[in-house]
Amino acid sequence: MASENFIHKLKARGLIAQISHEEELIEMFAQPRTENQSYPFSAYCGFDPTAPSLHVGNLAALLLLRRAQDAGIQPIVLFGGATGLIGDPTGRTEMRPMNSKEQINQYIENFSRLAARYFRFDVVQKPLFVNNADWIGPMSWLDFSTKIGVHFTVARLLSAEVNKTRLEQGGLTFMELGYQLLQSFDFLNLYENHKCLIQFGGDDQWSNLLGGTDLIRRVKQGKAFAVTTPLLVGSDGKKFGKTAGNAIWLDPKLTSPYDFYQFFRNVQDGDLEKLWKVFTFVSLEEIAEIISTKNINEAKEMLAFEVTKLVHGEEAALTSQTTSRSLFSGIQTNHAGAPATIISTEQANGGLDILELLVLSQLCPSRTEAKKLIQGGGLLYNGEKLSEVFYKIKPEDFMNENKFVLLRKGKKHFHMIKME
RNA sequence: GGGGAGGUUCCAGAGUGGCUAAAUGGGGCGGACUGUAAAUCCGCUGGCUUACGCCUUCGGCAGUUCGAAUCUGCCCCUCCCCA
Repeated sequence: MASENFIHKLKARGLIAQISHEEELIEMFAQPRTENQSYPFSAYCGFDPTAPSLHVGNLAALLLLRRAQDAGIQPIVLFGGATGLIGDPTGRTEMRPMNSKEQINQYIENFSRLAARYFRFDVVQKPLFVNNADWIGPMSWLDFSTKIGVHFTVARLLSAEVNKTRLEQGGLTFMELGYQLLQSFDFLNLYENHKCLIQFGGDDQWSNLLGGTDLIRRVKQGKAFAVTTPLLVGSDGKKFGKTAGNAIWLDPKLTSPYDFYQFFRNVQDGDLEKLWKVFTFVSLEEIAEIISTKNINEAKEMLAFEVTKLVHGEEAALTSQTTSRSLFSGIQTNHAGAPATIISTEQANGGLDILELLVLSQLCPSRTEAKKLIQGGGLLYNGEKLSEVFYKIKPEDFMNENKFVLLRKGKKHFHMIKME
């Protein structure tokens, strides 16, 4: 049945941008599986440890690997211990700052911890976590040049989309130009050692993926496929997954479950259906049902709950949802998941000034900005607009039933101040 | 290695001795309108200072000058042309 084909399913869900050798790939999925429902090959996606945590963009890729696992393919999560050192030049106007190896290994440790929850370990096609430093590291320059380098022409590398920006903006280094070779080598290596035939990646990675696909087909006369997913951009064309310049991280220490929930709660109308398809495992029929029958805000709330549950667990999702409803309704007082700052009793009694408090709570980066916020009428203090720039907090402010002061910056940023 | 053009605030990009914390646009933040959406309109957008004002910033360092992002020297980096 055509609709049962994994590739057709992905396409129907809007998860595919480009596929190399499409018919051949579809044909491969049409082959009968083994009795334990797995296919005799694996698929991988790489993640470069250039930040302390994985982010929502990576989540889409991880979920795609999980979809592959559910379809009977062993998923391989590759961490770029070597490539992360170099930095992918794709879309970059400047070279990435280079991190130390120690730093990168620490990132990888965190990445593995974060990524593990998205896979099943009780099936034959268990996920595999690998680090490309393991095979790139020991390779000599001479070996690399003669085995991999010979298969790439400079003209092609230069014309590749991934190098365009850096080439035009200037300063593209030899190191960065070689990135694609390393990524191709990764694919070849996984092909040889783990029967990996498919590489997933974002659509901006297309030429990097093709590099590996071509390499395998050329030196091994083997089958290899590149599959890219549409880039996640908001319907306003802005990069998805950034709020105020900060990425939405999967690590709860960097982005709290509440903030994570809020991110999905606040998506634009036009993105809603797409996000349901990309970030949940809910069936297309159910999604269609939700979109057509639910109020749009209800559908957003459900999406936020669903994704938060996937990433942080049901309990955190529930807390986030309750907190969100409570804060925005203004009538309930169940704010458990809201960000909070604890101040000492002396500070509370000693008339700590509001500017200091805004900085302490990290609602404002400086006293000057805090002042501007108040002057602009953007601060609510316990629900009341505060216009007194030099207001000093009073112990009575904490004397309500909840024993905390609720700060609200603008429309959406809440923060609790508690006394120790 | 030689010649030419450049490096400005989060980004792009003006400024070319005092009127410059530095035009304009983007982004961000706040306000109005709304649905915790989008679009639109308005305000703000280095820091400290309850004011006067002070401090830090225009690749780096050292100078010239009452005064420099603006002039000079050296250094670092990038782009283009030649080798």
